[in-house]
Amino acid sequence: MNNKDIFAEKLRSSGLRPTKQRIKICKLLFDRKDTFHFTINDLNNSIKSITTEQISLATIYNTIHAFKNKGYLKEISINSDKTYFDTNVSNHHHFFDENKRQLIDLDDKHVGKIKIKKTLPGKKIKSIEVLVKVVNNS
Amino acid sequence: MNNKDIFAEKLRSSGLRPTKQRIKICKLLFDRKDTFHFTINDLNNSIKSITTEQISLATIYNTIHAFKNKGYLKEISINSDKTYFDTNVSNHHHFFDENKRQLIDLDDKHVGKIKIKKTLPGKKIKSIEVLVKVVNNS
DNA sequence: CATAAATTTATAACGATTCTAAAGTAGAGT
DNA sequence: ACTCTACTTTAGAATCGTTATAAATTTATG
Ligand SMILES: [Mn+2]
Ligand SMILES: [Mn+2]
Ligand SMILES: [Zn+2]
Ligand SMILES: [Zn+2]
Repeated sequence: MNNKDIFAEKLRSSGLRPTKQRIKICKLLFDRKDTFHFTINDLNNSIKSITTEQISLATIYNTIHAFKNKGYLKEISINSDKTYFDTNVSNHHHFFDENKRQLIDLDDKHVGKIKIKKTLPGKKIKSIEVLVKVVNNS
Repeated sequence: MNNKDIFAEKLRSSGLRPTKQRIKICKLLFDRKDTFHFTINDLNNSIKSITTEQISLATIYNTIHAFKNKGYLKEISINSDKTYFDTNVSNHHHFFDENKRQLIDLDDKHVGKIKIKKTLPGKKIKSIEVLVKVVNNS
């Protein structure tokens, strides 16, 4: 079974029809060794650079939101002009390089155990994210 | 010396002319016991509710950016449609209530000491922020 | 093939933020 | 107090990432 069929199967089993647009985006996002961070604009540029048959921007947004809702992508909380997504959906943290405007993974094991010693009545914790902003040394 | 003069003096000593718009915003932001979080829209509404002589939206943006650059306000890193500001400029962390879309302070002492065990060559740490997303219990 | 539901698409709309350029104001010097 | 200049305010336009719309196309199913 080739990649196309694997992705098609995965999409189908998630209740998403395996269109050629979605499979192309799957290949770009998930058919690689390492996870990575991207913006919609990054992705749009990647698509344009590898193919002649382009995908409409609306479809890119639709697809990324669908993948995020299915848990295949994570949206990173960073106050920026653009939204960042992450193909690494495990619990982990980030450096944000303010010069390159780029996210870098910070594994759970690189961050001391975080214990929140305060509770909010009627609320439960959904996630705990650490963002370490870095800038050039000089 | 009344509040107006105190704020005027503070503005002047920061290299900002104490205009009536800036002093009005100072009173709203800093003339209170507790620090708080707000968006530009929140602030605009507050201004409209306490006074008849309104301040143009452009001036509100200008002023908030000036105050932030002078270190009187902090911008909170949260991926939202709007930018959140904080009159608490000390090192601290946040809960973000996803139902109310509201920030709540999380004191340094309520978060276990954070030790980042990874370094990036040529980069230095500018800030470490913990964001704890919470939702309603039910 | 027939049909219904899902998807894609181009384009419009939206909304937060920034830009522009003209009018107004504050502080320094005279 | 008058002048000058730099700073500030302002309304409105522009920008730009994102979302909504509605028509055309594609997919899944019988
Ligand atoms: Mn920002
Ligand atoms: Mn968002
Ligand atoms: Zn990551
Ligand atoms: Zn705070």
